[in-house]
Amino acid sequence: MPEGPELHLASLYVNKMCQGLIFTGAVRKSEVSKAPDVPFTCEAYRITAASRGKEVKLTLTPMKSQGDQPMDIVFRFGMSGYFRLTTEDELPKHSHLRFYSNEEPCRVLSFVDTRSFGSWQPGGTWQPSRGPCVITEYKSFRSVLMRALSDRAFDRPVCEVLLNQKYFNGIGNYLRAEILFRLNIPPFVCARSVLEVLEAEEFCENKPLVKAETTGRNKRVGIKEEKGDLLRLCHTVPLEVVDLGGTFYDSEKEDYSDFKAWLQCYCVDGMKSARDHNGRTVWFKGDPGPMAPKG
DNA sequence: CGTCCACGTCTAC
DNA sequence: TAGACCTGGACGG
Repeated sequence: MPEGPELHLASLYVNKMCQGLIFTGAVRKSEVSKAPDVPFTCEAYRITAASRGKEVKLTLTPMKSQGDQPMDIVFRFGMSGYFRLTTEDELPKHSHLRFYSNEEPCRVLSFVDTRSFGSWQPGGTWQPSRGPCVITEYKSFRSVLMRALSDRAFDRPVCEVLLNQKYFNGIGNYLRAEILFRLNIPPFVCARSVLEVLEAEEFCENKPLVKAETTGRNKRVGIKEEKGDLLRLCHTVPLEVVDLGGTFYDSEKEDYSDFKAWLQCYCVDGMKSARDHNGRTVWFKGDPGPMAPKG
């Protein structure tokens, strides 16, 4: 379930399902998992979650201070991770890390990961190499990026830079396609050329279009401004997915028709696709742009 | 049966 | 810039 929206929905799911639940005992790992053990045991503790880009942090909080320390665990979801609360006899296949409630019979919060590309770090903090979250830290996402445009990272095609988690924490393969499609930006144009014309500060919501039109010299005029620019869409497009409440990549919802209907470009009939320089399929419409790989 | 493809990182040559 | 890391679904013979 793994782009920013799914990770964010996962944190909402954990907070909703674990509200009022009391967990107990040890955190248990599946036999097959190669990820680290989680050295946490407590008579009674609560679980809360937060997301940042493509990471989720669980916080385990002991209910009485009897020497037990709280613990954070930071998860990345790889291609197939998700959280699920079930009874003990309905544990999902590939449940690799488990937290047990004190109910009788107990319920179990599982980190499920079919392909095992996901990971967790006990006592972990947000990965320092990842930038601010496009969903929950929009302002700092935007300012960090606008101040970094001399970085050689922006010499690359915009479709590839959108997957660089140092600057676009939370954007993944379907989001990059949907975002570029909305603005009609060819995927293989140089990222810097798209970004350097943008404004450092957010303006769309406050400034009326009329003003931009009357001043004439303003390059922020026109239809683009109604929708927002590339950076704003890196925030609003993922938020649309959060509002849908689920995707193919989200275990909670079994009806994906809303998400299917929401996709305008990614895996859509009639759209083009190509391999980027990292071997990932990029979906787009029209001109691929000048930096497209040959062949 | 087989081959290809998938929402993402990682590290090694 | 490859591969490695994994499972499983779709589709072809």
